[in-house]
Amino acid sequence: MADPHAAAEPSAPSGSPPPRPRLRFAPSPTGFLHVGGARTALFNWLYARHFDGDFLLRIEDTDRARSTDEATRAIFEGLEWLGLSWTEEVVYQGAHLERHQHDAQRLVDSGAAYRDDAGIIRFRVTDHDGETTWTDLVHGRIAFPNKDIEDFAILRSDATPLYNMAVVSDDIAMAITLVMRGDDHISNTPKQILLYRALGAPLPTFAHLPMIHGIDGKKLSKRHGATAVGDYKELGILPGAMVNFLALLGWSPGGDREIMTLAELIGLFEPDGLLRKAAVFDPAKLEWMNGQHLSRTPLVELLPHITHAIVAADLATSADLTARADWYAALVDVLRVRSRTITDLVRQAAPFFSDTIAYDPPAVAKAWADRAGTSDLLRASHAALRRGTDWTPATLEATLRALAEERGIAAGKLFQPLRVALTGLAVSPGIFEVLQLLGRERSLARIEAAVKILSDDPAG
RNA sequence: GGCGGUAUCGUCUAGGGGACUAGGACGGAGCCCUCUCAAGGCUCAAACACGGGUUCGAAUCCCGUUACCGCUACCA
Repeated sequence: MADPHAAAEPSAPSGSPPPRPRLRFAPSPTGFLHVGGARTALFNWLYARHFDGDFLLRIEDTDRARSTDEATRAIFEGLEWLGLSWTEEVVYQGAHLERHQHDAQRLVDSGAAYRDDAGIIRFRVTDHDGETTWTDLVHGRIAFPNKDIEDFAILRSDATPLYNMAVVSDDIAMAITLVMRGDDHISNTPKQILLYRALGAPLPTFAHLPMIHGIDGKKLSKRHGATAVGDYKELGILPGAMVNFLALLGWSPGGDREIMTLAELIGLFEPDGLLRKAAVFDPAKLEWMNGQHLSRTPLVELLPHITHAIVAADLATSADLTARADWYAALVDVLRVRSRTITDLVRQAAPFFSDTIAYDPPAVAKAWADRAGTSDLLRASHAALRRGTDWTPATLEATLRALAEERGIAAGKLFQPLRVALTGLAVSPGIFEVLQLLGRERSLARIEAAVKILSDDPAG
């Protein structure tokens, strides 16, 4: 995972090594890890990894009324699932109340803040003719006239800190050098800059990321269906695909790169590629991308995810799968190219695990329309197949094609009824692969079972 | 309302003054491949919000308008 570009980084002035960047993701634990939050976390993480810095996690739980331990756990799980590991211990904002108060008091002591009539400590905005500016990493220069910034509250009358105070105090304490967050915080930034200055702390660099919207162009909400990263895990999305998809929402490596692994993302991630426009979250494209990852991810890397789902679906135990590792790998290999989600793949895998299969009515109606003829054809197939010496795709194909020719019918006219007999479905991998994966015994048994069904009820 | 931000196909985006007849991808339509379904290949429809500048030349730079979003809390 070494970064080949690091040495060529132009931002590194000759002689002095660039300072190690420190970034943080600071969600408030009031709900599950949202895709927007996940994207913010991802960009922070990617930046830290690309520039060999640190990625820290801070839980902003100062809104005790809305914060829950369950949400905090969900955030950890979401980040872990995505593979976004943090360094150092998690910082809980609520545990630093005293420092927040102390910093606020320093401001009062220096005259930079005062207690108002209602007992609130407010920051005093001075220099009303001037402006507060910064060079945003994604937007460039942003300026706010000071006259438009009101004296804002930093400590409530009960002495608990407000957002801007707590964030600045924490970011200074954590020595954060780059604050990368959603652009809904742009308006908070001038206030925070004023706080840094009054506290005598060096300013971090700011980077404001665009929002992620729902398919209707509005702010992403539950109305749009799945919005938590955990939802996508349940839906059978691979973490690698999720990360790849999220990375392309608000960032572009330039050119036509689309499918990328986490490692490639780290190597390619540069703030220059950060976009300013809000992006719409399109689940359809995520599914397509997941299909691409299912097909391209090395099998050994993919298998654990599939195994988990197969076991959860009660199709097999993990011991079963280990015992038939080669067979299992071959099965997943033929199924993955025609699946878009893990759920999808597991559904298609079902006929290969159970002793009995469910016959899909439409498939039966279509492929077995002529029940007597089909029964006859399946009987002949069974006989031909049973006579065969080995059970390899090549031999199987030769046998079946010869039978079709002998009967004077197109191969497909034989394969499709057979497919329904073997899987119960109108759709499956190639018929010879199905035969092989099912194995000789089970295949012959299924054909017999189909023949029995057809002759027991010739009318259907 | 004030302040701030944003504006390329339906969606994600490439583009950073001439290489633009604006490229790729998802989705859509069609064709090919083919035992079904996928995957894959090919083709088609589809965009520079509007108006002014600057310039020999603007999707690219500047200004305005419009639209959308955010902030404007003793929320974060």
